[in-house]
Amino acid sequence: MPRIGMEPMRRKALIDAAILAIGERGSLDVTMSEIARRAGVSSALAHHYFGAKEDLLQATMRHLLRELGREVSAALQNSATPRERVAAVIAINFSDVQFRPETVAAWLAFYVAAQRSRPMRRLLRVYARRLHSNLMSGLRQLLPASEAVRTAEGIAAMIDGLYIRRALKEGAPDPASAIALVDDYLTMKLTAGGHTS
Amino acid sequence: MPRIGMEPMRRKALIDAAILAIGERGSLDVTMSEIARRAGVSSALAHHYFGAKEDLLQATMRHLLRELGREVSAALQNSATPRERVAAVIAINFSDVQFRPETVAAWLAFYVAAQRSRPMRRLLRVYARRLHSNLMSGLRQLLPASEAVRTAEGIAAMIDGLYIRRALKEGAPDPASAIALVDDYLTMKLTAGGHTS
DNA sequence: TTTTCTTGATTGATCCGTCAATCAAAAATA
DNA sequence: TATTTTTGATTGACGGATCAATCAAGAAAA
Repeated sequence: MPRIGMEPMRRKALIDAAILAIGERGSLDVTMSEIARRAGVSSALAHHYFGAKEDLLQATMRHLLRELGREVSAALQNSATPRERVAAVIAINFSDVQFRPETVAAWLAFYVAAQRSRPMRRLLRVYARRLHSNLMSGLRQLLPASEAVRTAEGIAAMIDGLYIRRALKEGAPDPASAIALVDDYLTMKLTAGGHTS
Repeated sequence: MPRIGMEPMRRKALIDAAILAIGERGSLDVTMSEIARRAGVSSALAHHYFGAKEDLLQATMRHLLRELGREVSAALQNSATPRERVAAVIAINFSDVQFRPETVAAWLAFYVAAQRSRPMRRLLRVYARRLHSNLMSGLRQLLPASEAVRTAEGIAAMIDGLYIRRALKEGAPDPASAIALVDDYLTMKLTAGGHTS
């Protein structure tokens, strides 16, 4: 049957299944069997392709990171002014793909798991650095250096906070109003002109 | 030795031990034995006093909520103006007690676990509602209604986001600069006067 | 003695990771 | 082309470890 390698397909199916399972359960303690079942294969096969469970989870994280990175890159190309670039980076974090409940729940679960897993912590740091530098690339030209850094931190914190609320699905902000909230912060920072005592 | 009932002491010791254990591990999947060991008793005794593990975890959450509530109440009494009240509510979330790494990590873990436990979700909603109404009690008098709500949401999101960053201990903001970041947001909101398009 | 407090031992369930075995396609060989 | 060999894909079953929860019984206090 394997005219071509099954491996890429299986890996993708398993990673997608992992996101789904983690997102639904809202935690990383889904069983390998559950993930494999969703992907339509046996748990043994999941181990065959990924090794330990931790490896599958890390691969899943990397997949999410890549997806996010791609979206950001695409959005940045359509942005001319610095201000547009900052707004684009913000908006991507609430895009249909990124702000899906399963994706958000998976991110939150990864944040928690990162406290015990050095590789996961490393991956999250990559994400944080990338977000920061993406924001700074626009902010640097709009604000004095120290205010730019501060604003990037504020924006990042707000985004993370809105993710938590989304994960809890209670006062769940819809993407549009979430973007508006962060954009509003940005606007104020820019009109204030960076002279906060 | 037990002149008085042991129960209150044991319960408190077990809850404290749970916070410590959860905080260190950064997740709720600490074993009952581990918690009991830290409290200096057997795991059977933990079950004797709390029933199931879930019950101990819920009691631990309620304990954290009560602690936070007490601190907020105390702070609000020393605050005269509406603006001071808002600032006090913000500051409490970054107080020495609340912003301890173990406490922060425990909160984050509870956020994740809440997705599977209805009682925990309920407790978190209590927390969110209380924070919102505490913020609103001051903001209502400083901003038009809709802007007040918006500002409360922004502040809450920022606080949660800063908690995540603290839990990851990476770009870990110290309490002072965390407060400054949120206060800065508040200041801008107030001086902007609530006429954002 | 009766009640409160405490534990060691045990059980039943869950789950990860491994292994031997199967099957079908492809490659090599005759 | 027909036959044999190799290889990738896949699984069921299982060992081993962990853990929540229970229970019966022992110490301590009232």
